[in-house]
Amino acid sequence: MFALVDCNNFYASCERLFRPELEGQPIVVLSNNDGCVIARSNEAKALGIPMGAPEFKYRKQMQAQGVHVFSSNFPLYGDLSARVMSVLEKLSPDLEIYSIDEAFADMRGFNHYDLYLHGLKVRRIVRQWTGIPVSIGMASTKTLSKIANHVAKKTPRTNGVFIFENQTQIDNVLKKIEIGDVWGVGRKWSDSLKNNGIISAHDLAQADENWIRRKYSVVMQRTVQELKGKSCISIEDLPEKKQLLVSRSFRERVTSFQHLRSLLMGYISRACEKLRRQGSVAKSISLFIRTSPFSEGAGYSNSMSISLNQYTADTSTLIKAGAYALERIFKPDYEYQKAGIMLLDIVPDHFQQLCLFQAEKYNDAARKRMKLLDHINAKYGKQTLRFAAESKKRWYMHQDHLSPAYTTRWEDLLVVR
DNA sequence: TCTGGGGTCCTAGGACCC
DNA sequence: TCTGGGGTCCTAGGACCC
Repeated sequence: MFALVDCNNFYASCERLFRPELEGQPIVVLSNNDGCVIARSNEAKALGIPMGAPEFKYRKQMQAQGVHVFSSNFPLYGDLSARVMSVLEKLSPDLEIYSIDEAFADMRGFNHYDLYLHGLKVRRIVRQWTGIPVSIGMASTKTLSKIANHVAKKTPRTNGVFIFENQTQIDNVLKKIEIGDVWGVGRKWSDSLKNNGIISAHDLAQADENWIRRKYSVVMQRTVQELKGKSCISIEDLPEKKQLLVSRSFRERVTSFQHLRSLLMGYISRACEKLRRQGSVAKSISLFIRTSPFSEGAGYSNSMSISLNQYTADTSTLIKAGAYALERIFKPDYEYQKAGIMLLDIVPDHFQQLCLFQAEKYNDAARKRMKLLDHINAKYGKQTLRFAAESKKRWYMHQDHLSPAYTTRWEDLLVVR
């Protein structure tokens, strides 16, 4: 038995937690740059604001309807997520944190429990200890537990906990679930499946597995098996990250090479900090730049990867490689809208394969420099010490509706009177 | 004027090997 | 006129997730 615990409208709930007067009010949270809607409270959903809606297209409507708009505040969401997960870890021993607002739990060993009552208890404790409302779905496979969770969210009389008990019940629910709402079926596949007469989750569960495998992939075949109740996807330990991406859309279009370069070098610096914090090293870097896909006329998009001859977490080495790549792919006279860098071929520092002609891991002096750099920036604030190649402001973003970092900055702590 | 950021997995096809 | 069979490794691109 698997349980899926999912926070309800997570980002919106986080914002509401510190603004209790917004209980029952419509709330939306915007993506970086205040670009589009990435989270909505139930009230906002009811007003017909779609997921992914560009902010500028809905500004008037949202103002007229009194929607409370927030810029995304990831330090806040990350911290509250960690609190929720730590409570869940106490309640369910085998937990897989699947995303910022979801976790799967292996419920084997809970056979002598009343699972429904246990679910209610977990829900109550998480709410009481963190203030975040969650829903819980349970079933014999991960894919079905996703669907059970959906039922728990949509059906008030479940009290936020729903468990698939028998096949008749599963069949009845699957018939009502649209194919596109099944975990693992995105828009492309959903369109294609519909053309082949597969409309509901139940249709997919009945489909011929071999045909699915041939026409789509082994991934979709697994989804079919999971819908039938045969578990193919197990609880996983948190795997090491294999790639690390830092990218941003720009607030204003960037045209100059110097400017683009200084921004990208800042991204590299940021990525290297993350890499060192997780105790890893990387051996290749990829860099991309592009114009807006929405603007008319000829656009330009290009990327380049560079392989290093040894693993490293040294910012200056990677900045050099990144700068080289940018010189190759930069074309003048374009208005760049987005750029980013990716570190690839990442392994734990203690696990790296050395080069035949290289006696030791990456340069001792560089290692010490990075340690010092991280130490100073941790103590005196971000970018106290930075590379000359990176811009002082790493990215300039629109964040016109940002809430305080209530739980991660001393200055933003709530004051109780 | 304005449309996010950060990931994973699988497959096809090319380059290469004997 | 006729040109094998069996493999590995890597990369780009496409699908998916939240």
